[in-house]
Amino acid sequence: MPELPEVEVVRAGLQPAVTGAIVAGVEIFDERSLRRHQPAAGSFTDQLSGRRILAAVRRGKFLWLPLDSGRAVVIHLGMSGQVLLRTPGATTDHLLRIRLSLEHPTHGELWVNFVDQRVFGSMAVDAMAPTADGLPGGYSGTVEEDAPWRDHIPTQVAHIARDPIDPSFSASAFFALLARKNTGIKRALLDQNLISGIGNIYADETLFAARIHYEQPASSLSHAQATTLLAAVRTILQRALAEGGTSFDAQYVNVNGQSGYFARSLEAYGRHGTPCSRCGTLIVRERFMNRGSHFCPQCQRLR
DNA sequence: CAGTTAACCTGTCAGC
DNA sequence: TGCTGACAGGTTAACT
Repeated sequence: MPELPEVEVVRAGLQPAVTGAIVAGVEIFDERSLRRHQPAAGSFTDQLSGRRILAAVRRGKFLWLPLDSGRAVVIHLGMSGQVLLRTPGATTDHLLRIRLSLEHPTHGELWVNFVDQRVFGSMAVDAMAPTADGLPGGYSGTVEEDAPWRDHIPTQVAHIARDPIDPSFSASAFFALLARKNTGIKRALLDQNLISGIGNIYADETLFAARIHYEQPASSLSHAQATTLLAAVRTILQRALAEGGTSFDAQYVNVNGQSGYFARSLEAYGRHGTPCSRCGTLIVRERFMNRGSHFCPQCQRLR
């Protein structure tokens, strides 16, 4: 489940189940899902076995579980990853790549199944480093202030920008980056080094809301346009999160395998050939960055 | 250097 | 009923 709202749905579902639990077992069914694990400090299984999970944290589309070893399990869902909580003994999920068996002091035994059709996602145990700004590494719900992992971030996530619903996100810094980007605004929105958490669906939705053409040069946006766009990003991500994320099929589900409801609220993504809700002009789909870009040719003019 | 493209993968669905 | 090609919500290495 790829974009910020879908990943946050997973994080929120994981947090109460895994916080305080001990990793009692690790089963690897497909080594490719460990592509991002650097074995120099030890194998994935060795780094994880017997460790206690302290929290569930997210920045953009990256998720991590800090461990009592000072390291963290980093999870990225890629295009098709799922994290499913199962009762031990449950029937094997199709396309299961990795399974963690947890022992929780009060909830008992639990399976955390990492399922991933396309294997673009991954799990890895990674070192933590202090954040560059000394602020919290990501969102972890309501957690004690002095936890040592709080102002740290996994090294493989350090280059990812803060996301727009992070209280520490700097709008002025983001506007300054946009102002010197010589590329289209959609490319900039999808660049996780500028702003994280936005993918193809929410890029199209927010540009539609802000009435900006996807190829409009990022540096050409007025301050007012950039402000409108960021406000749209925040509003739409929050609404999608409140509705449990966007699901077109059983691929994008929460930790219990349930779909979200935001798909019915989409105004542009996947709506090509249907009338724009504002002006009635047919929504167009164009090929862009090897994917689809959906927009209203009347409301979103290139200028 | 910044910007853009290719590669990594499997499953599903439309069209023949 | 196959077969083929298009398509899918992301990231990063390697191009230009």
